[in-house]
Amino acid sequence: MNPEKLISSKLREAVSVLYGQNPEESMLQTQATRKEFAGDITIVVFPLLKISKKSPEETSREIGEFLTSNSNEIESYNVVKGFLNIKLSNNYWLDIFNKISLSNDWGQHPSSGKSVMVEYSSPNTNKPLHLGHIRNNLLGWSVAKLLEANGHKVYKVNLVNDRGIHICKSMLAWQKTANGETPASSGLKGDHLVGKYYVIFNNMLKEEVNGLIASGMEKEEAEKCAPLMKEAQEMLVKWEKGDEAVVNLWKMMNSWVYEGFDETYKRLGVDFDKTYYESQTYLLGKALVGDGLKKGVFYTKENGSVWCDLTPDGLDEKLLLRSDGTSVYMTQDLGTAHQRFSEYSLDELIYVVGNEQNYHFQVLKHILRKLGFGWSDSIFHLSYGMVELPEGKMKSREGTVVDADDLIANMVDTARETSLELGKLENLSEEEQNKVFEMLGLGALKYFIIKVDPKKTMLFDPKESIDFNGNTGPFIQYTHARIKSILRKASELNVSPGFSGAPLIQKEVEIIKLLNNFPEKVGEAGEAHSPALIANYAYELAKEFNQYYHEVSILKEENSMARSQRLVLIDSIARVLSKAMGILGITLPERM
RNA sequence: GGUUCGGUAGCUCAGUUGGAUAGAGCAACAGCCUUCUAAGCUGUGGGUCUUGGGUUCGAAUCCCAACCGAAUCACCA
Repeated sequence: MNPEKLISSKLREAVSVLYGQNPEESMLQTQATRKEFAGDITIVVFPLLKISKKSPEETSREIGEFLTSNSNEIESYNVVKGFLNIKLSNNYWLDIFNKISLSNDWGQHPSSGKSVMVEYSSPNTNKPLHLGHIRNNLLGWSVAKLLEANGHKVYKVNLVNDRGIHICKSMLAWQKTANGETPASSGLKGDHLVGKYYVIFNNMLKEEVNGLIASGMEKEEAEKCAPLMKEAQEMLVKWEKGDEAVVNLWKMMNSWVYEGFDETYKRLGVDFDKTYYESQTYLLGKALVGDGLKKGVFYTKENGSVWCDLTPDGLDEKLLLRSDGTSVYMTQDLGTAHQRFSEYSLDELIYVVGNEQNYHFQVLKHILRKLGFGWSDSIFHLSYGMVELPEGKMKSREGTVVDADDLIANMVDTARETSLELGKLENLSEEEQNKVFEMLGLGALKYFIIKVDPKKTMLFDPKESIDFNGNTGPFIQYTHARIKSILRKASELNVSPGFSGAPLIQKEVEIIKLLNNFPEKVGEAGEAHSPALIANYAYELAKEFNQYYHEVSILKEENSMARSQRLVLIDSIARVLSKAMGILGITLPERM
């Protein structure tokens, strides 16, 4: 039984026996005892004073006495001001330790019967992925893992924005300047190649616009009627009409991008159960608009455009159909949400999308509710903050965008250099070494990004790069490798792990408490949709191990019972670390 | 102006339903490798938790106001 719950129920009993009154739930306050005090669980007695009508110290003593003499799990108590610290017995912790060590997937919750869909990544197909996408992908993937650990059935989906003016821009520039260049002919990754032409388009456009401004035109006007811009718009119209040449070019260039994306996704370790393409979903939602008009939820303006009035909800009016009858982003999202809830029986639909779209999702939920969909409250926008550079936001125009592939490659290189400097992995083959470098580089990157609370804007300094010491992925990976190394040596020495019931030292109790908290932590993190909680938990556990490692000998311990039991303990630590890091998508090496 | 979110050590970040003396890492300084891996451990210094009120036994945490910062409020996506 969870120690806090145990103490809480014992406390209820104590209060009713001692003071003849049943306390309210809110009066029974327990918490983990702070490290600087002796004890395991602390009862806050202040709320009980109304019932006891005695001083905090006196009340604490009475309850403490009652508890120690009436339950064998409780060994002793001490009182500090209004805090009653309870120490649980060695056997109690041994029981818990045993249960953890016997579980083969500690932290995994049983099936909840619920299904959740997580939409994440959602890239545009006109340029390669950058640091912002990395945050999105890592968050999305690990939230999905986290929900799985909570026993939910999870569908990971991607909604690719494969149509629109931005793609036509790349296409047009390619047509004009590429001389048939392909990923194969240039050796460039497909998404980078297409991105290159997007940049070329913008440069050409800029020149045109500057020319027009020089000849006396206003800037805004020039941007609108620059011939290149017109040409791109014409191309979009042709695409919508299904013009064969344009559609073929579009297909070809998009296929290059997908090859590029797949490579990046694979290296990042993220994947999807289903990919939606906007070219196939952008017309969804029009039918819903019709329904809304019938129900009087929407209204039509003189020019024929359709709107939803959200001013009573403190928001603005929202456009749903243009005057020419075409749909907008919101229309599509209404449609896709409706489609998903019809196709799957979802208990929750999570959108991992940057905080620049907070307003969009607020509106989306409002409109769905107005349309009478009960599931509108089951939509959750997992909003995350931007990644900023020391000089401010990333701006593609100023070339300050941190490219995803470059960053990953850099991290892996740094991992290689650092490892070689430290003289690690010398006994491994080159192939095995490379595997570990990959694990470490990505581990550092992933941990760095995931450990930060999603909703906060985070800072990334490329010069200082990402650390490999301290509260980092590699530190946890190192801890795991260390444990595995001990276990390997133990087996070479024919020392086998075994639960022996040997007395626990303080540090061991602390570790067992942490391990015991893991499933609860997983639940908490799941509810908060925050893998960051798991990251910080894993760090704490790894740190505890490292302290333990320096405090006691494991293989050199002479008492064989204690020795075998310590092996069980560190093995449990390794397994929990592995489970926790698995949720974050970080693999742990056997050696490093 | 409206809406949403943030403000904690020099820097990057934790901080459970309100609890005891607010914690890590980096950076700085001082120790620890003949030992199960030093990507580690130990110690020192570093704080008006943006500010001002309120709620109460008790506030970084809850409420109100102000200040600073971010995002957003398109017939873009």
